[in-house]
Amino acid sequence: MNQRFPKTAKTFTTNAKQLIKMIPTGKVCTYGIIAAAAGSPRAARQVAWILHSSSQKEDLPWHRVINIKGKISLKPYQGGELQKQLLEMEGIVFDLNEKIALDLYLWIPEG
DNA sequence: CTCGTGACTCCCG
DNA sequence: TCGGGAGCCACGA
Repeated sequence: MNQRFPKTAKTFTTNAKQLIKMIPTGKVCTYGIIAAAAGSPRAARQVAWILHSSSQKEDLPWHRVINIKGKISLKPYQGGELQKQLLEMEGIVFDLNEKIALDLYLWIPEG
């Protein structure tokens, strides 16, 4: 028990889940933003981990979470292709390089 | 508590 | 933007 913050552990996970659920249709968010908004700017990797754990049991829009570069980090055979299709169904357009224009689709919590 | 893991991000070049 | 390397942090066992 060496938490620097009085609000770690479940708080981070809970916040992350809430933030992800708050992402509107047709928008996307990055791991870093979710992590920062959840309370740990450096815990971007955990956001992905949470998605892994929670998306299987909860109805989180995990496909709306991508990396800071606007691309899907998941490998196609791992579900990246599914994610791309889900996003396209919501109206998100991919670049020729399968990249998303964050300028248009990036959504930031709290606003 | 300790250890391994990971859908990240930053820092060069 | 791309790549390789290093750092970070939370969760599960």
